Amino acid sequence: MQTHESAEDYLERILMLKEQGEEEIHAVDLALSLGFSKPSVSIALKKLISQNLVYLGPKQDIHLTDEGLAIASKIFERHKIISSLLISWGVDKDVALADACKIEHDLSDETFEAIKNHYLNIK
Amino acid sequence: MQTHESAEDYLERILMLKEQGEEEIHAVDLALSLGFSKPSVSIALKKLISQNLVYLGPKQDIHLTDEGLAIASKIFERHKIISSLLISWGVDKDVALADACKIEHDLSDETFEAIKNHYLNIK
DNA sequence: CAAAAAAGTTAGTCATTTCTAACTTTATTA
DNA sequence: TAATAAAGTTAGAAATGACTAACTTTTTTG
Repeated sequence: MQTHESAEDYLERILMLKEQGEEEIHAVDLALSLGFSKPSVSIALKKLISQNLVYLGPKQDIHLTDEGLAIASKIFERHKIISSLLISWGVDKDVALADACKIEHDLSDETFEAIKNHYLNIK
Repeated sequence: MQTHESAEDYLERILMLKEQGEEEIHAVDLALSLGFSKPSVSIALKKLISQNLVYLGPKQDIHLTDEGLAIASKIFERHKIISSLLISWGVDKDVALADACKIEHDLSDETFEAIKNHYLNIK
């Protein structure tokens, strides 16, 4: 399945919140964290659920399916490596994080692997 | 003025065709080169003209204004440097060019300058 | 010059992704 | 438990940027 940039952002953010130790993630948490309105999140979640990337628990708590987690992990890894590389080149942390957020969706696997190898070598 | 990704692609492509030695660039050349339909190009050009980024000569030949050229040059420079860096890391040329096309629009000036400095250092 | 080909435009459509306003449902708490 | 607050949904709109079908205009060419 082909996911769009927006879907990847939602999935990645769910994973980020989970790794930050949030017990239960609700739509309103995503809205706050992403800076989107509640209706936008509500509609996006409905789509993610229909695509089998996300499911809701008994308290409307948001969870990633295996497939959703695979996508979220891939994008989050890109996020971390790209931002780290930029920071190592002297880019301001906030700028690096913002730029990583944008380009992490666009890279081919081949290019990301090259970036990752380069980063692991210099590290 | 804030240009969108799509506008930057059109402007960059006009400059590319010009640098490839095209005598006169017409809407149909852009459509072919970008893989878009004629109506899409027609509408996009109308918008670029209204934004003073492009103007038409007496034969409907497309030209960049100073402002359009400034944007096109900036994006084209990013294109060339990003793709060169990726190629130097072993990414396939076609893949590198395609990925550069996507991320060249998204980077902050600060991040691009860091990438450029890195590339010029290793070169 | 007239027919045919090429170039360009108009009109209407679609997908994506966001928004606000107003509503319903669920949870908290006094 | 009843009132209030929080969470979530529905409905309708907007911007961006692509498309096809059908049309007009311009250019080429026999």
